[in-house]
Amino acid sequence: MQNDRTGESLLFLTDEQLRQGIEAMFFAYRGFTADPDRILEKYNYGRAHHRAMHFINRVPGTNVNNLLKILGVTKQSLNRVLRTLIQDELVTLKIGTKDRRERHLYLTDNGKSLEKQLSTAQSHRMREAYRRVGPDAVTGFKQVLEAMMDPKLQVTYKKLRSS
Amino acid sequence: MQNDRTGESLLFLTDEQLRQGIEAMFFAYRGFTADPDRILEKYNYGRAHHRAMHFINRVPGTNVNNLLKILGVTKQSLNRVLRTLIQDELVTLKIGTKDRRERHLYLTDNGKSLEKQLSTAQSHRMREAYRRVGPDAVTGFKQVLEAMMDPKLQVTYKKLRSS
DNA sequence: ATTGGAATGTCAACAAGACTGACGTAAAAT
DNA sequence: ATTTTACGTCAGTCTTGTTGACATTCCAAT
Repeated sequence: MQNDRTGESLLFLTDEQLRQGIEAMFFAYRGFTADPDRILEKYNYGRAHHRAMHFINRVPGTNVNNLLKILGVTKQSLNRVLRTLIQDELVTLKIGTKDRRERHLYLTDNGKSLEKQLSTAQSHRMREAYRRVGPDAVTGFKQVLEAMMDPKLQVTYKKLRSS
Repeated sequence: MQNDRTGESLLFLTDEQLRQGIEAMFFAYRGFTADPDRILEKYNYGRAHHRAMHFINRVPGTNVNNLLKILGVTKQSLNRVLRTLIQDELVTLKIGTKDRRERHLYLTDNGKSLEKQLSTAQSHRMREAYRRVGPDAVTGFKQVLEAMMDPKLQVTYKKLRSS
């Protein structure tokens, strides 16, 4: 084996390295969702509710189509979730003034409160992880994740950052 | 705001930083599973089948209990998946010689072939991501993921590394 | 040798959350 | 006036998870 950059690069991209990354993603995602899941269970909600609330909080007044693009599910699937959230008064609809076909979505005070609970729990674990590994590792973490996204989602992700 | 280490540390752990990490995980996981999902669809399998095959390949001869711990599902849920994989001759059982209650699991040649297809597709995306961001970012990526795991899963993850 | 418990399998029932397909309504755009 | 868009909804299906109950096998301890 050569001891130049090519050699290092090949060594760096071994199957073992890749497989470790795959398994790390799998196990970490379990941890990532574990804390919110426990809270959601108490309210008889699921991850789908959490995701919807997260992005309605993130983009207040978003319409349904935009939310569908972010979440990557069908309107029927989202609609089921939204219906319960609206019934339970965690989310409100406002009919668009400019385009009256559009429904703009907002969290109610109750919705904001639950969303805060969920994001606090999820952030807490991430904060601890960040704290343990330091800023440079966090930068790398985000770079790899961003590079793994589908191009369209990468655009969506960046738009959220700058909004 | 103070301009000392405490200040930097606080700035580093802003809600914005944490939320970006959360959203990056969400979007990246979609990319992470997208390619294998497309392949699985052709064979009428799902992610559960992929995960089972991945770890049977990773730990050949594992018994069911061990696999359950790794996957974090109920035996009934795993059993349904294993049954179809065994019927389709992608996985074989061997009854333990030392403890004849235990079923040791192995991929057949067909199983190995499909697993290879799936892991190749999944690795390809990760390889591209790694290549784009470089070795240091990859180190940070794994560090953060490992720090986010539940302690028990972290142990499991490390055991897999050294086996 | 019998008994308790562990490992495994299996049946039934259920729920969340994804999907497709079809249809309806309202409103904007052409 | 017609077409397209945005949204909702009904119906049915699939995967993957859950609980609970029960049977079998078999090791290990009394």
